[in-house]
Amino acid sequence: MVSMEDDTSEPGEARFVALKAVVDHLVAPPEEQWQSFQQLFHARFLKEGEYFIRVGEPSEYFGFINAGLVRFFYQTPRGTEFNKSFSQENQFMGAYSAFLTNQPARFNIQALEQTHMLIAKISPIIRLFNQHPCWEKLGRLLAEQLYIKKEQREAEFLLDDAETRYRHFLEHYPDLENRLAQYHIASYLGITPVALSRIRKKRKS
Amino acid sequence: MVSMEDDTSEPGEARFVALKAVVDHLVAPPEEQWQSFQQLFHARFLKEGEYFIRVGEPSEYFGFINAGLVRFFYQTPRGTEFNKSFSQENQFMGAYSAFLTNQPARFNIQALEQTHMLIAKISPIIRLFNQHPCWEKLGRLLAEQLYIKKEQREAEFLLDDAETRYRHFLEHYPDLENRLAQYHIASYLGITPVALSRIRKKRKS
DNA sequence: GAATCGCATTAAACTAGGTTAACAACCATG
DNA sequence: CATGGTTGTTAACCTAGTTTAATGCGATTC
Repeated sequence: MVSMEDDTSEPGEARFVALKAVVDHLVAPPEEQWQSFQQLFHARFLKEGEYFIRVGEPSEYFGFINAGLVRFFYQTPRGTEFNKSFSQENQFMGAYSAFLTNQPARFNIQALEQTHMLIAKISPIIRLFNQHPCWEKLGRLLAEQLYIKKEQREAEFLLDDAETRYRHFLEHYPDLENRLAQYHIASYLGITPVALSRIRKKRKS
Repeated sequence: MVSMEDDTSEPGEARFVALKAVVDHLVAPPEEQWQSFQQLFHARFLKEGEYFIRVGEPSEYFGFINAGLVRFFYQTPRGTEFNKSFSQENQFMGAYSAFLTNQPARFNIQALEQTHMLIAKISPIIRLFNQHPCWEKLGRLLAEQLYIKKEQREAEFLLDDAETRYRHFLEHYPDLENRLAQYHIASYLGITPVALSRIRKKRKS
């Protein structure tokens, strides 16, 4: 991963390498377009436990993770938390749907590890969409990816029991198993830590 | 709704009115672009119970519904069905994610009423994306809408019990309550008809 | 090295919803 | 009219997962 000690230095170097690689791979923007895109980003660092966005706040920024791990989670009125997803290195993240619908965020985003990001205001990014079709395409591809992931998850909730969902989680995110506390995994699966513990015990035998 | 008796007449009239209105509202294509878009569509009719796509088939076509109602549903290995969503008049429908991932469809699409549609092959539509940015934008907007809907549904499965999900369904789709059999609603909510019947009884008192 | 904190495990009692089956209401059809 | 097919309701029993609480245990802090 890119080293990120200094969050105030000028753009154009190490911290943009990963972002450029991802964007190039998706839409291959011409150089001058990349420049106007890159200009919109600046570095941001989150300590473990720190929030990127909280329920009820307007969704202004989104980000690209250079290093670290964040979780997205809902809260019930009684305070129970439900993890909705995780984002890690080389992934975009933000309350995109909240921005699109112009509503306050309905979930929190919180760093689970020290997290180094590049962030940008969403509205100037959206303005880029009209400036060159490659950005419109980037928007489309990201929305499609989000949709595919959600559809997958919907299928699992409808078709699979908790044990099967856990097995799929392990297959799909083998690295996350070790980076996440078990109660975070349980919450993602839609069950309690108690139930997950039972499932784990059953699987070992 | 548009009358649709004759499915073989030339394009350019009544049956394209609704589609044009929706597309104009979303992306306002220039006239010659609309022409090349419209050319890709032709009429298709589904009898009640007929399938638009089945699990395992490649996803070649998608459609726009002029009149009628279809359901999307998964099947468990043991044959139980789970409705994933419904589409009705003035909505697009198809196994879009299956097309994007180049995989066979993972769910069925079946008409619940006589359904009049305009359908087009997906691949020439995708080719249009590079021809004019308005189509890229249309793709983005539709993917965004799909995503927002799925995220909503994910939140409900995580946060709400079956009774609350039923209440939201009634608020959100008041018209569908009467057009759908109760076991289809139950299936959409992720519960059995028996459980839905219990909930309805409880609500009446 | 003792005390504390956060997390995983286990057990016991409980509950939402599933499963099965019987029955009633409502059609369509011959 | 009788008959059968389809849908909704109800009841009895079953099960996956919740809730609460106690126990253990490794990591930090004093």
